[in-house]
Amino acid sequence: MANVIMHVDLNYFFVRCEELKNPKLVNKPVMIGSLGRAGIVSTCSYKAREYGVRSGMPSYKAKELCPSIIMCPGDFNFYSLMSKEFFAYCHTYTSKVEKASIDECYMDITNVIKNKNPELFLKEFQRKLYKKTGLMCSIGVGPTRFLAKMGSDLKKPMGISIIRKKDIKDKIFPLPVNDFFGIGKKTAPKLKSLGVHTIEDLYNFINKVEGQEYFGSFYEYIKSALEGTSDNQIYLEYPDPKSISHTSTLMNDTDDEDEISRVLYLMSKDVSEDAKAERLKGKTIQLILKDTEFQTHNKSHTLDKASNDAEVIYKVANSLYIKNFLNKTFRLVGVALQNLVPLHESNVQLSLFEDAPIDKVSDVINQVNRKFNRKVVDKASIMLKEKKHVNK
DNA sequence: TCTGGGGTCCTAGGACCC
DNA sequence: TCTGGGGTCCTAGGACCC
Repeated sequence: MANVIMHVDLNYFFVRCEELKNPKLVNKPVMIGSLGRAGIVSTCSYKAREYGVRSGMPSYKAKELCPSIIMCPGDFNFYSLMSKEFFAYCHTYTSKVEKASIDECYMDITNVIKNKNPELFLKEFQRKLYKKTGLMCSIGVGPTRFLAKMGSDLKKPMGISIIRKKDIKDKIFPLPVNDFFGIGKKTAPKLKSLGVHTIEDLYNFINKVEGQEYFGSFYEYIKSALEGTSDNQIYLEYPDPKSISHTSTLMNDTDDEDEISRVLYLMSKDVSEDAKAERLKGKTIQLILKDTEFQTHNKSHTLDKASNDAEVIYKVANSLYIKNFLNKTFRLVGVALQNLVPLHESNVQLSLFEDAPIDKVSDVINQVNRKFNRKVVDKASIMLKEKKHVNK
């Protein structure tokens, strides 16, 4: 028997959490996001959507469209708690639950749904979730992950869509091509200029040589997705991260070397802390910059051996900056650690190469920083800057 | 309209080794 | 001295998703 995959998507999750904290917000235009220079709408309520507010939109634009909109800065500790309740609830049905993000998951309900009326079961799933947690969700069910995911997007809020193989033509083919998971705002216009407007057009396109050449390795995925034969597995193991990064949009665009170096130091510290918390080290350090035209520029350097030390990360990132981008103006700077290896693997190397002292020094700095928070980091970066000037 | 911050995956060229 | 082909790693950039 074919697998039955279910995709559960929590409706306007962050705002719903705010409503649960403060019921007065229900039915009001509410958004999560800040009003800073680079503030954007993270999520918004359905009332706000009536005014044209959308996620990803600059906050000031949301304010223009809906002057009475209520802005919440975001309470991620609370969201994370609610998310845990959601996943705990899903686990009362089956252990085959795959967390896809903070507010969505895939479940294999093949055995759960046996001998049951699917519609009634799914309604019950929604009703009980609402009763227990106050959260609302849309559900998609199908023989593959793709069809389940497409289904949960069809009706919101509290939608239920079952998409069997035979429903693909009726329910998926009429959708605009940009609704296909993996085709975004760059590819969609290109496809439209080739006469590909709907998912049906997409399917016809990839069945021509021209379409296969256009998509390269993505072709196989599109074909299997639209024929209902793509991936139908649930992945229980949470994969190790492939990279750890922190970026920050500056208060103002700047070409000031000291300012950029200072932020690079802070970002390096954040990356280092995250890597240590995950017990990972990385071999490749990447400098991330975004210029005033919104072009991103990356430079990376691979070390002989992995590190998660803030000073090492900072020194590499900063020297990449000095070497390549001095006197250029940027709006965002950041650092990423890539090529990650577990700590225990890099420990083997450590005994071979013996650079323990630098790790010990940074551990001490870390402990101090954890106690005294960011102010100390700022102090450390100032000290570092002074040292740099002396060295010049 | 004018665009955050965290990620993943893919491509493609060049270096280097065998 | 000029030369193949395969494999792997490094690097830069782009597209996409939540």
